[in-house]
Amino acid sequence: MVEPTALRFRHSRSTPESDDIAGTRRETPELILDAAEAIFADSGFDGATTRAIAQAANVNPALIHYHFKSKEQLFEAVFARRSEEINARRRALLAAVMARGDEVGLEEVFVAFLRPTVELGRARSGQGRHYARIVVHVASGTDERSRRLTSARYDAIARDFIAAIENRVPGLDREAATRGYLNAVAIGLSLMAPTGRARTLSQGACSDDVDTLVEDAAAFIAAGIKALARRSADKRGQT
Amino acid sequence: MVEPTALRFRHSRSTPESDDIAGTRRETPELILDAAEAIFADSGFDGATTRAIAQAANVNPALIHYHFKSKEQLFEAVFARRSEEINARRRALLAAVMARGDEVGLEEVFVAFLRPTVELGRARSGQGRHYARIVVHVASGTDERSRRLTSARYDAIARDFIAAIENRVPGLDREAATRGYLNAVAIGLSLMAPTGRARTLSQGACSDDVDTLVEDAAAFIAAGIKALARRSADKRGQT
DNA sequence: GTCTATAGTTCGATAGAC
DNA sequence: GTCTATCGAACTATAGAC
Repeated sequence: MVEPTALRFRHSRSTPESDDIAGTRRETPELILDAAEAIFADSGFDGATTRAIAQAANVNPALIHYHFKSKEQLFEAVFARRSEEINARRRALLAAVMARGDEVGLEEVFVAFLRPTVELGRARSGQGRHYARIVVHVASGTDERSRRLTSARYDAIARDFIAAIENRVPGLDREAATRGYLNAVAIGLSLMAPTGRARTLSQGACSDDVDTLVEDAAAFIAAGIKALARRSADKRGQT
Repeated sequence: MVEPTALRFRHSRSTPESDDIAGTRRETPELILDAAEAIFADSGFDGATTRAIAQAANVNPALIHYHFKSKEQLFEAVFARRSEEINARRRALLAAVMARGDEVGLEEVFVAFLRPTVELGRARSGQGRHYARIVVHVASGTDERSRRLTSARYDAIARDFIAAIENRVPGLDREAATRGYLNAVAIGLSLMAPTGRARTLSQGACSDDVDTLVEDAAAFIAAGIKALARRSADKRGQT
């Protein structure tokens, strides 16, 4: 028993326009994307429901299917929107680093790689913060959807960064560069999602400052890759 | 429309005993745990259904609730069984490394940490291989269940390894040791789940050999931690 | 574009016979 | 300990009025 002719949704006449931001009413697809991003982040694809998303967006449940056809395609739209944003920032930062030539080291390459994601994931507020938990899920998943989305959105940027690594460490073989890159991805992902583990294990000794996180991680990864370079050089020397 | 009095389950008279292994009939709870491990790995907690698990176990659906009370408690049992096995192996390997005193380096600590999980995740066959994908999910999740299970099963071993790291790198501060450990976890997780990404990005140049994976990763991590040690020493020197 | 109403499944869980 | 039968609740998706 629902109260008759209840006007619960945003375009109903005379409802308070809580979706206005600075006088700009946002469009329904965008409202749905934002709500979906938060709900998918909290619950995962299977745990999330289109009903919960519609409720969070303050939108009629049927509009999700009108605008996005299916839950599956909604998820893909959520994933695509933010990953393109991140990779655009990464590309710009990487280009700036590479333009400066040999004066900057390998560390700076990983700062360019990590900063956009860590900033997004560690933001105090804002929509992007939710995406961090989604990408952690997708990037480490082995199901068909995860593999497809990861490949579609991150293969190109991966090749760019692997090339940059090889450029900064002359003679590095393809295997070491790839492994180094994948280790950077793994560390980056672990910094994005606030599992609270650093705080628990260090009893509060771990910094949450984005600059410190990024620079320490970049130094860690750069040193690791140089160790891989030495190992494969040694291996070649033995034969 | 089900065929009348179909004898579809394992304890029905005169069914072929395909669950016998070397003449030992395995118990129902164990059959359920094994099936659940595979299904949860493929589909995640929310994507898995108790019906699918029962079918894979060749067991009546009601028995899941009889033996494990709920889907939730079944998942926890699956997680606990294998994590205890892994951590027992890690503890034994770590003790052997530490007993050898200063003659072995930091790398060996991470070989002890990584080998049990990478071997499990990369096994050609066997049950354990499924657990790898489950732990990747749980360790990177931010939901209440993931945090609780990770803390319950991995806090103790984490403290042991952080202590070992501090033992091998004199003067290393707590923050660097914790970050180094968490980076080792991140890299270890990325090696456990076969996302196929190394093969894709390196066009087949990446080895799948467990020894190579473990030793390269251990060298990478050890070098990264030494870089963190230098950084915090520099920072202290500045003040 | 938005909404109501609902079809058509599928889910976790349990009662009660054996 | 095993099985049948089923409950009640939730789900995605759509048809059709406005």
